[in-house]
Amino acid sequence: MVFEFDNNIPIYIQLLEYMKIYLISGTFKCGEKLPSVREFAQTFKVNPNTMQKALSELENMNLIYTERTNGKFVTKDSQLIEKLKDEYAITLAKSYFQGMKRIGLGKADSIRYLEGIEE
Amino acid sequence: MVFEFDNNIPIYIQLLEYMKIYLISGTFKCGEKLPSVREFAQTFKVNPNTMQKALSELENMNLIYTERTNGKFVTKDSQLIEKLKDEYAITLAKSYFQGMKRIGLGKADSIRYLEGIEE
DNA sequence: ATCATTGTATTAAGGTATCAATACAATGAT
DNA sequence: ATCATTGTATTGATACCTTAATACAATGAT
Repeated sequence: MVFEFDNNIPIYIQLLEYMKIYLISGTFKCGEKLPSVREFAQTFKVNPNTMQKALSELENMNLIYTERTNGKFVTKDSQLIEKLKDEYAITLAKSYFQGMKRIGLGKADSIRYLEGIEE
Repeated sequence: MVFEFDNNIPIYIQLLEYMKIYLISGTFKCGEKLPSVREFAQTFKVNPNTMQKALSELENMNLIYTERTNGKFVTKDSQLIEKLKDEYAITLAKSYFQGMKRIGLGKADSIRYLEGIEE
């Protein structure tokens, strides 16, 4: 698997996004042990410090927690994950509407426009 | 008018986006003279150098052109602007689909989801 | 001729992101 | 006891973004 990063956005922010999607999509499930910081860093081909920064942010949001010397785990709070998923979808939808509005398209037009776009 | 910038993305990139939308929405029309670099900088409350950087990028894309000592102007090529608008909308749509796909939603579901979201 | 305005260039400073290279503490396995 | 693995912290180097403060050249208006 090859991960691509946008040079205009800090890598740790983009790692955070990748991790959120892992949690939302259930790649790592509630309570499950995560790969180590070093392992993640290898997977994403980034420096361990950068990976750690992303994981720290994730922990600040209570989405994961740490057992020192043992590893990091996904939160056991499934509602938190569910909430994350909802927010993610809503943010996507709103930013789509907002973007289209900027060029003069309202909700109905914006939805209709999607029909003609391949997924 | 207050402009907001996301600290995680270079300001000149965000200025570029604002400018593109101005061109797409017709705030500044084909061939029209633009405000000066310094004036734009004041409007956006950024340093003239940063503003200039954004405008240079815009010029690299042939969306604007410069008459030295006179000012900068929107390209007279209306097809370029039209193309910009198309690309902008397509990018928005695709990134919406892509985002939803990441959490397991296909095209039909993604479109249906939008119905319940306020614009 | 003089002046304001235009785009453009330069230098210095500060902040942040990133990576590299280490180091340390705590735990479990051997 | 020893070792590997875990998270965590530190230091240094490099690069980029941003701002500030100037400066210069060319044009049009006065």
